Amino acid sequence: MAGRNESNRSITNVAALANVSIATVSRVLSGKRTKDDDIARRVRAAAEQLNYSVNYAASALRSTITNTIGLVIPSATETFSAQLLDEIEPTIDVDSQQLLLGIGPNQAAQGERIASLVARHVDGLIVVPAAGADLTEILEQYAGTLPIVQVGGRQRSFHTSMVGIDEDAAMEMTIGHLADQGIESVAYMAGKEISFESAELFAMFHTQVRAHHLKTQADWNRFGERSVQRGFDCAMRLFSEPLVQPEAVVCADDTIAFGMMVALHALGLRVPQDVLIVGYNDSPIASTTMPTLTSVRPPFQQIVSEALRLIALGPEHPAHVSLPPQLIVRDSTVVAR
Amino acid sequence: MAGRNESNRSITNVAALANVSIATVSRVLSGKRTKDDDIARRVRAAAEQLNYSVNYAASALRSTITNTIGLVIPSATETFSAQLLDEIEPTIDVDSQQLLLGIGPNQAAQGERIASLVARHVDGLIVVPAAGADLTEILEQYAGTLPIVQVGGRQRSFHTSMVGIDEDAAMEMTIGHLADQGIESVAYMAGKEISFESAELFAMFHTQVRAHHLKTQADWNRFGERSVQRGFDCAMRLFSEPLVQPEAVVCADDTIAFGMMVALHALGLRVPQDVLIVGYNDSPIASTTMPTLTSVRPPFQQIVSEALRLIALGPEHPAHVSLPPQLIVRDSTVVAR
DNA sequence: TTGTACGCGTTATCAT
DNA sequence: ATGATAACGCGTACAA
Repeated sequence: MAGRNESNRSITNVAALANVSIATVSRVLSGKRTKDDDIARRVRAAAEQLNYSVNYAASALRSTITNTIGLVIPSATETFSAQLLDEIEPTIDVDSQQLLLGIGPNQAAQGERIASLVARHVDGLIVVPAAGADLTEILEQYAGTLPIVQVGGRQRSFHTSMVGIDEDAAMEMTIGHLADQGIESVAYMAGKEISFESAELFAMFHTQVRAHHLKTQADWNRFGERSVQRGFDCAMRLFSEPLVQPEAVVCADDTIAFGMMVALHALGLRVPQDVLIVGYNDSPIASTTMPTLTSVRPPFQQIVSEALRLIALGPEHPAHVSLPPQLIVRDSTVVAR
Repeated sequence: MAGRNESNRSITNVAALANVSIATVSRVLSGKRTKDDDIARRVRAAAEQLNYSVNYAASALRSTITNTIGLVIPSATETFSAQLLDEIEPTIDVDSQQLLLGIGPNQAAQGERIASLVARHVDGLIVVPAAGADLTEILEQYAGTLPIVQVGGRQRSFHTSMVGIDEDAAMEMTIGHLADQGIESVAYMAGKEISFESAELFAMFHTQVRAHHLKTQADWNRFGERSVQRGFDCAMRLFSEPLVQPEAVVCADDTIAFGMMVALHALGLRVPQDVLIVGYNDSPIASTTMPTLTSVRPPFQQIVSEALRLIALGPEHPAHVSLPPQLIVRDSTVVAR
């Protein structure tokens, strides 16, 4: 009671209490000592008794391992990043690592965050690029120093790792599922034209439509932004006049799909009896629309475990991984027979 | 080229290049030296030339200031936490501080995250308690060691700071706005009954209803969960039979409001012509519903700056702050005249 | 005001 | 396998 109240908290005290050297304590607690003999138990008991936990600053200073993972996302209100966050944090934490978060809505801001995190000597860096951001140059700058994993996006560097979604598989599942429902024509609401990703997906859509002997029309399928308003407007354009109309619509985002459903409802068309709708991202709204929305769910869990595996591998062995998503079938594509 | 490639990165090299001692470099770069003479400029130039940045581990080890803020939230997919994240990260970053994120969906998980962050010696801790979690005991354990700010929630400890929303003001603005629109009766869809918060809000609702000479009925107002389904069900119950119906409904969450709007649309009732709807949280869906939803917006910016201010004050002076929210008026409560 | 020298708590190295 | 000791990079008390 007379002494300081925090002086317990050093490895020296644990060593003294366990009657071993500080080196042994360090080795036991960091798992660099295989045996589980009396000494090991004594050390662990002493550590627990003193409520000791390593000083990460000191540890990092000596070993250059900080037990931190850096994550850079464009925004937490974007559902993909939010779901990734919820998946990644508990996974990291069991390893007694910690998550250092950077948020940057555009290329410049993301570059700053990346630089900050690198300066912090994070053990690995996971980056979800903002829409339209090209981080290749920035990332390559650090690629030799620490393992970097880019999640999604398009730019590919052979010096950084990349974990993406197998969009080919996604499109195949989606169109295949619609064909199974007996529809014969389908439209596609693509993302923004400037993005190379959108163009690639657009091509995949047509490939799959042909493969399943479905019909589509050039004037049905447009590029545009991922918003409710856009979906609403497109549905109004497509379905308000008595032209030839698609029996199903695939959307590049759940928000677009949601907007379409609102418009269809207003027009007196029923989902899925009159039109089938598929979304993308399996955001929280997908299960709350009425009817509930069939959507492509990114494989968050696999993305996270792959990213962490690649980081554990170190910066010397960058790899590019494509993971198949899951099609969550809900009411918007299932017609009762 | 023959030497190591990272040996630039120490204060010693900067000192050598600027022809001063490491102590001077330290003082200049940490701002503990007021003058801006030739020496200061030489040091800064040298630091920039070598692309030097302090080693936070070494700095933390020496000074016990880690330049990190810990944040614990229940989930990133919850809109309140997500919006808080988007607001807090850029604010922290300008101070060259970093955000250490912990996610815990319940009391036990949050306790673990808090302990981890404290072990990391974060300079301050901001906690958004999970629904129903009582973190008082856990937080008080560390309250003497570091500044802690609880955001929202109910438990109050005089050893930790607290930043909350002035719900009284929120309810006053909401009911006042509805009264201004000329309505005479209003219903309230409260949160879960077990939460003391919900009960308090329920009471405030009645106080404000009386203050504005409006009518309400006991069987209109129910406690329940914050979900789309709940809103849908309640609207069906309230409006499908030809009973006396409220002219406006105040909801404890945007999701409830959204569910109600879907149900009202299905019943052929128009918002706002037949029923006025107000939500809470100003989540992203509020601006995408049709019509757009009037909603109470938590003062994220003030919450963040208050929390950081209280952290800067240190653990000795805990304070409890209540901040007035903003009523974002949209189409769901504005009747054209 | 500036420089010297020590110590923060840990891990790595080198004997034993 | 274990113990003694150096070294990691920085901030600051102290001397100049």
